Amino acid sequence: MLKRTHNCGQLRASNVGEEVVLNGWVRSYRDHGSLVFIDLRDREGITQIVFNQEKCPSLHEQARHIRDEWVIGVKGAVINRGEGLTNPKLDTGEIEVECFEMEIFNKSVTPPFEIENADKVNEELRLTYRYIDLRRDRMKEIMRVRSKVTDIVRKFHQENGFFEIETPVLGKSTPEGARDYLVPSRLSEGSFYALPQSPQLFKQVLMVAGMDRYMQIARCFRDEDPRADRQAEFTQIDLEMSFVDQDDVMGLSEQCMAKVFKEILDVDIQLPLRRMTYKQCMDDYGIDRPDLRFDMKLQTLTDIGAESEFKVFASVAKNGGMIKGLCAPGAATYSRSDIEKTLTEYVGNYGAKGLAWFKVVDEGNGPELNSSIAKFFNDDQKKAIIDRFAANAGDLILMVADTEETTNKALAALRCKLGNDLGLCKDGDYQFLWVVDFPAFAWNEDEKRWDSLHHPFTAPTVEDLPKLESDPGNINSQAYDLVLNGNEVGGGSIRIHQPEVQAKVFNLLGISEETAKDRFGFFLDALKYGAPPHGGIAWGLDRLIMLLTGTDNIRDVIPFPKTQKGQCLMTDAPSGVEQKQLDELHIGIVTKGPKQ
RNA sequence: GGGGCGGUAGCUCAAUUGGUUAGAGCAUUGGACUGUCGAUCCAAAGGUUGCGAGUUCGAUUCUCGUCCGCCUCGCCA
Repeated sequence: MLKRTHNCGQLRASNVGEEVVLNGWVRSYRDHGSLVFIDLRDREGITQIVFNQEKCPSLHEQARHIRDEWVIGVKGAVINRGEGLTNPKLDTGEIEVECFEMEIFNKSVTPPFEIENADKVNEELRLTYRYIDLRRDRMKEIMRVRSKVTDIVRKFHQENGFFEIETPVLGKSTPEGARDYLVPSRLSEGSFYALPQSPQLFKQVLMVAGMDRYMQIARCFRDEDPRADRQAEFTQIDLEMSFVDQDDVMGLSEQCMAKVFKEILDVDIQLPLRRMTYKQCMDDYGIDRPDLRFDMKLQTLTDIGAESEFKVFASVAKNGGMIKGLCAPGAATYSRSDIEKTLTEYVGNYGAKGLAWFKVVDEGNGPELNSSIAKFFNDDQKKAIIDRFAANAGDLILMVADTEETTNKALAALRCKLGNDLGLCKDGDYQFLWVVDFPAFAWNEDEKRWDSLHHPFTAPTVEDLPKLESDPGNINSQAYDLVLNGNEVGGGSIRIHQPEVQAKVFNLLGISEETAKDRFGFFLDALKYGAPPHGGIAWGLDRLIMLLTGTDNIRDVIPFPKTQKGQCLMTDAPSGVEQKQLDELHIGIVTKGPKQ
C-alpha cells in the first residue's frame, strides 16, 4: 500500500524535487489530452496531481478513468509551476505533484450532491449523507476547532490540578427538570435507568470522596424539543472544586475561557470579566442573558403610563402590570406597516398583546414624539419619555404594557431582533458577562409551590440562609451564569454541603422527606459523611463552538446531529426492534407501533 | 401540543387565471479541443411534481388529510 509521507496541505515550495506520497480523495478531474490533472483532497488541503502521457503512458491511461471521490494514493515528484496557477485558498497550483505511481484504494459512485456547493444544499440531504457533508472544508474546520477547544480545556484543567473522571451514563431517573431518556433494565423487570441530564450529583459525590478537583467532557441528554441552538444530546464541559467560593470558580473559568479565545481566535479577552446582578439584567435588558454588543437599554415607563390618557397603559399600570420600552436608534425610518405588522407580530409571539410606538422627530424645536397615540400624552409626559430614553430625532421608541414577565420577555426578544436588524452586532465582537446574585427560588403559581431557579443543590448566600423558612422569595443563591453575546455559555454555583440545609431546601420545594430519600437518598447520605464546601460550573461546549466558528446552527458543530423529531437521518434511529428484544426487556408496546 | 415556511430531474431552482410533450443551470454519460484549474463547444440520458384522497373536461397549480425538513411558542431543575 502506498502510505502517505505528506499531507496535501503540508507541501510547500521548499519541497520541490522531493519524492512524496499523498493519500486522499479525488476532488476534481480534468483530461487535457497528453496531460491529466487531478485535484487530490485530504483533511489538510488540496494538491494538484499531474499525469504525463509521455513519461508514464500506462499510468496516464489509468488516470483517465478516475472519477470524483475515488480514494487513491499517488507517489510522485513535487514540481512548482509558478505564477498564474496559484489558488492560495485551495493550495492547488502553488505546488503540484507529477505522479509516477498510483494505487486506487476505492472507487466511488457519483455523490448525491457537490461537496464544494454543499452549503447551498438541503440540510436533509446533508444529514442523510453526513460522511460526504463532513468532507467539506467548513465542516472539517469546525471539527478541528472543536477538537482544539477540548484539548485546551483538558490541558488547562490538568495544569490546575483537576482529575478527569468519568461518571455513569446509565443512571437514576429524577423527574425534576427536563424529561428523562429512559433505558429499560433487562435484569430488573419493570425498572429503568435514565440517561444523565448532567453529572450533577456524581460530581458532588466526587467532592465528598475527596477528589478535590474534577472535570469531564460529559455527554448529557434532555428529552425536550430541539431548537436551532439546542439538541437533545449535547456536551458539557463539567467541573467541580472543593474548598472554593464563587470568586474562585469564576476566576478559574474565565481564565480558561480567555485562553480558548486567545488560542482559537487570537482574541484577547480582558479579565476579570464584567459582572452584573440578575436584577440589573432584568431591569435593563428584560432577560438574564443580555447581549451587550449594543446598548439599547429598556426603560420603565409605568409611572408615566399610569398618568396618561392612553387607556391601555393606564389600565395596565393600575392593575399591577409593567410598562417598559426601548429606543431604537435611527429606526424612525421604519414604516408604520413595518412596525404594526412585522414588529407587533414579532412581540406577539412572546405574548405581548400590542406594541406602542413613537417616532422621534425634530422640526427645529428639539425632539418631539410623533405617533397616533401621541395625543393621549401631555407635553410633560412626552418630555419625560424623551428624557428617559435620551432620545434623538430619527429614533423609534417601542413600548409594551403587560405583566412584568411578558413585558420583559417581549422587549428582550425585540431588542435582540432590532440589534441584528439595525446592524449593531459586529463580527469579532465578544462581550462576556457574569450574571450573579440570582434569586434562589421562584414561585410556581400553577403548582402552588417554590421552584429552584437554578437547581435544588445550589447554595443560598450565607446571609440569606435564615430566610429559608420566613421569606424564600428574597433569597439569593451563590449561582453564576456566563453569558456571551446573548448566549448562555456556562452556568454554575456553590453547592449546599450541609445535609440540614439540603433537607430544608427539599422541604421548601415540596419534596417530601420520603421522596427525597427515594430519589436522592444516596446523596443526602453522602453529605452526612463529611462533605467539603464545594462548587463548580458547566459550559455548553456546543454553543461555545457555535460562537467560536460563527455558526447559527448547533447541528453544524455536532458531527452526527438529530433532526427536530429526534431522528438521525443517516442511521434512521430511532427504529423498531425485534419482539425478542422487547420480551427480554419486559416491554410491551401499547400505543401505535414503531415505524417499519 | 400550537403558529409559520418549505418538499418539482442527482443538486439548485422555474413553470402565467388551472391548459399542449413540466423547463433551465450545474452534475452524469458520450464526443471534440485544450498546461488546465472542472475552460470551451456538440450531443445524449435523466420526472409517480413527498404520499393519499377530493373538485374539474383537465391539477405542479385549488381543497382536505398525511409524512418529512426547517424556524418558533410551550417545554428545556
